[in-house]
Amino acid sequence: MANPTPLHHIPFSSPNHRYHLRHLEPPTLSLSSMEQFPVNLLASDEKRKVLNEMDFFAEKKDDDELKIGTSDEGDAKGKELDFNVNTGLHLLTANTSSDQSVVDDGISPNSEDKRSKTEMVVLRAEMERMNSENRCLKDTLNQVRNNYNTLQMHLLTLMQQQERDHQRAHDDNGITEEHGQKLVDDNNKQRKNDKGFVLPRQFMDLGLAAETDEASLSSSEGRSCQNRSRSPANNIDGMLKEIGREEISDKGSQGWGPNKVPRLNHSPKSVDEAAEATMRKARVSVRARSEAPMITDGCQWRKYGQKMAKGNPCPRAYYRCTMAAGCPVRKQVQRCAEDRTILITTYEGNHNHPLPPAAMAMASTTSSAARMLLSGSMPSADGLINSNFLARTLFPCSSSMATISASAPFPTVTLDLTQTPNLSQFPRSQNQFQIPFPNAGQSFPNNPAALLPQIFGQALYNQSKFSGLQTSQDMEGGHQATPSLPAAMQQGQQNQLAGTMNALAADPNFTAALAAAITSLIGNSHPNNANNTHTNVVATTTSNNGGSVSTSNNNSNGNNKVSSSSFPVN
DNA sequence: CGGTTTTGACCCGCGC
DNA sequence: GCGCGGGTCAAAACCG
Repeated sequence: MANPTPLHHIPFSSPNHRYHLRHLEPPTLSLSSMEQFPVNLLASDEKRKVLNEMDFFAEKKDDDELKIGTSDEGDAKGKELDFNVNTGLHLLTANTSSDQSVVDDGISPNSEDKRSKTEMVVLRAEMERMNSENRCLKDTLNQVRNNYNTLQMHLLTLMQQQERDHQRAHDDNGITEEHGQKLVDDNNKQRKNDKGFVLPRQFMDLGLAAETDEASLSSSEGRSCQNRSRSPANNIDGMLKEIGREEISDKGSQGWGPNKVPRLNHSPKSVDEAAEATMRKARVSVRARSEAPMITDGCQWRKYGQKMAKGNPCPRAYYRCTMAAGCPVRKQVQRCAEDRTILITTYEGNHNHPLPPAAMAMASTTSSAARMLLSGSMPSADGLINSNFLARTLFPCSSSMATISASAPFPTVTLDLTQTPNLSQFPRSQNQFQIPFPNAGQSFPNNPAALLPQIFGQALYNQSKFSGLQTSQDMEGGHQATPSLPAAMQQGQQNQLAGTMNALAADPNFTAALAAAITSLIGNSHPNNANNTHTNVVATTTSNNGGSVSTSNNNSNGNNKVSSSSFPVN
């Protein structure tokens, strides 16, 4: 006998059946989808009628079924059926309430009531359909995510293998092998590894997954800013646990270990390492005007100390990145003594973990800035040019000033974003690429500082235009302690940008030569940058000593816990 | 109860 | 060697 359920296909495949289906739908409800729609709007008489009609259409159903679902497998078919059932309800319910003919004009005294009921049912059906679609999308997303994770793990494994070989070449011990195991083995994560060599890991992409989670979470919670930054953090943390946090911890301790002595246990290597060590000392300081005690940079921070600094009545707070165990990134937050509305945030170190999209911009920017700074620290005219280049390229859309301080114990780049006439302009620009930065606008609509991440992101994006030079190396060493950048788009571009920046940084002369061209290109070549051409960024080089690049975003959140990397100030 | 903040103590580098 | 200042540690307090 024909199964009534398949009938629901009809409405979709053949508009002509619609009329009839309306009558048929009710039966469907009572017979096959009552579970989903406990509400039974039909009277017994109506049901009977419907049933009859249903039988009548059952034949058609069969026909349609043949057309549509004959080839379907059992399971697949079942799903489709369910789906259709819901939809069918939608169509049928239109007239369900009335056992009248479809032609019912609604003139009857009860028409209003019926209509409302009908609408309600329709809405429910629609909702159900949406849910169904949502489930499908979720499944797809999960699948994609799993695939991604699998690939990620595979990549890591390969990297580990490569590293192992490298280690062997340096007659190192076999600990790395252990790491390799860990990467693949989800269970053993806590094993201690004294000398674990840390491969630079790029989990930037995780941000995507993280973001999706964020989205779902944020929808249920008001404090989207915090949640957004948190959820990704959690994901990242989980990932790190699975992949071997010890490695990261080890690396992190290199720069910020309790002993303050960089532990470069693994083979002395390379210029890269030396550069990284230097990078750790380089700082990027960002001055932003903000009444809020915190700045959202997309990272999670934990305050580990506070001190009164000489010459400033405002205490200096010390924060440590807690998004991953052992993350070496730290930051200092202090209000400007002269103008307490100005928040000075100084970043130091590179993140050794994946960053949420919200934190990408800052991280990438500071990382690049640090590299640029360091590369430009050589005694020559290049220094000045590089500084200019740095400021102009990194923050083309802000009217900030970038300065390199010689007096600072560590080479420090200071980005002055306190003069932010462009901040308001930023979101407005039509041609400008709008980064859907989750934190800023929504959470701090009135706080220009909250837009900093967007600015950085924009700057980064601008940079990516030149990334013909892109190298995969950039984020390699981790993510500079910098706050955030928007979501999806951006991660890949950020990588490119980072690579570009690194490449440029590697060759000051080249940088100098490109500076002018790039500066102009930023605004002109990209449709999104049309408004950036007039950037007011000015860089002044007072010293060539490399420094740390720190960037900060002002958050209005006074809570450090705020995932979104709010920086509690004082 | 676990994570974060507070805060005094401690460590370290530097200049005298 | 001593003092100073910057930076960090870690126990206690706090908080959700």
